[in-house]
Amino acid sequence: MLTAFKQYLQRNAQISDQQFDLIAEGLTVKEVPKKTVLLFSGEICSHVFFVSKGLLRAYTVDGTGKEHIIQFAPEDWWISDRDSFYCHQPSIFTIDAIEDSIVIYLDHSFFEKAAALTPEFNNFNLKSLHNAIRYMQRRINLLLGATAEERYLDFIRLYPNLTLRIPQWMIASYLGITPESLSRVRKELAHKNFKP
Amino acid sequence: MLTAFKQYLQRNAQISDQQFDLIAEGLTVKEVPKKTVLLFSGEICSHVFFVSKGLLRAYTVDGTGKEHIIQFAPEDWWISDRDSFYCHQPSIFTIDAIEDSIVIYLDHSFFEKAAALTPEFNNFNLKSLHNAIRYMQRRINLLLGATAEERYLDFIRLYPNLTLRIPQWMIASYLGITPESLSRVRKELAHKNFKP
DNA sequence: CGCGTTTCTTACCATACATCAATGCGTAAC
DNA sequence: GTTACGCATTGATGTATGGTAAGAAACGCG
Repeated sequence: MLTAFKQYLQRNAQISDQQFDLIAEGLTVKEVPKKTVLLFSGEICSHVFFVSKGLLRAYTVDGTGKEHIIQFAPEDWWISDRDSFYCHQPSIFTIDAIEDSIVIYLDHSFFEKAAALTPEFNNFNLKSLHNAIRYMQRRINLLLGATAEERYLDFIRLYPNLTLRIPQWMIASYLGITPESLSRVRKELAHKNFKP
Repeated sequence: MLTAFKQYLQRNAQISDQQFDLIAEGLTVKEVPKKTVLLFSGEICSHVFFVSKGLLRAYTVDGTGKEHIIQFAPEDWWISDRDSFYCHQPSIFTIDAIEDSIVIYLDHSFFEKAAALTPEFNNFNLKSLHNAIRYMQRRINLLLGATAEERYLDFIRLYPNLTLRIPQWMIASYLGITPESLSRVRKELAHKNFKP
């Protein structure tokens, strides 16, 4: 069950087999069927989730009941409410499974242990955070100035393999538009004979 | 010139006087008059800037020539294009001074030295990154769902003391709306006798 | 398979915000 | 002091996207 996670760490954090065995001791791995909620908004988030297989999402619900998808997490991605996890605030996100998934639950003790055992892990962790920031800056930039069509095209470019796995209304929510608008955008693109 | 930075590190990273002296050796501090550009888009960003006094901003320019402000950085804030700094990509941001400012230029060697000399600095650095992420998630969430008025109110709540220092058209750019729209939003709020 | 539920599409109209243009105001330059 | 420029405001008009409602298609489940 842990092999995907092991390979991921070896590829990205230069962690040896022995190091991994030390770090991985006591980890929780769960099979989560589609629609399972891993974190309810309002809870304190006590885990960072690593997606070994499947697809998760994090979203907020605004005052009018509308969902806004903050992040998708397919295989080899992390997902969490870092605000809640690190600052022990009640979470504003809900995290659930879009597909049947296999998820590794990482708690604070894991990160402490990993940091203490291997300095490589620290560097890797820093790099991950920088990546998260890069990725969010790109998204903010798009939300500030790009049209619905531009945002959709950027999404396809960035996540070509997710486009088919995620229902359209979720993509619309991620882009900050309504499902109807996305449908119209797609029609327009088809009309200009755009090849996905 | 470095006292603001020193106090900041002592407050936030539990760094002692001696540790600071070690870390701070060789740092560059510059006075940057209003409108000075610290980083041109297209350049590789080789510094993280710490604002000791004054006010900086980072912005992108889109295809139609419009500016989109990504971040403001008043006293005691960091600003940089982290993508460019860490991944040695050409920067997509321009960083310039909104007010006459005093800025500390921190390069890679500073971060390496600081991390090696004091483990506290590492933790502090991690915490800073988490803060950046929190703050960006909040912004994404607003951009996804909130109206111009809601975004403006959130801005005022989050940066009460910046509202007066930043020209309105820049606030509009930060919120992702036109200066005209912001003017109308403010008029509306005044009409509902809103107290800023 | 058949039935219900969810998702996608399409049409019509509503609205928030953008765009364009004109005016006024304050500050800096000369 | 006068001129000039940047910034804020306001009004008229345009456009992208939202809201609602309906039907079609796809999916899930007994």
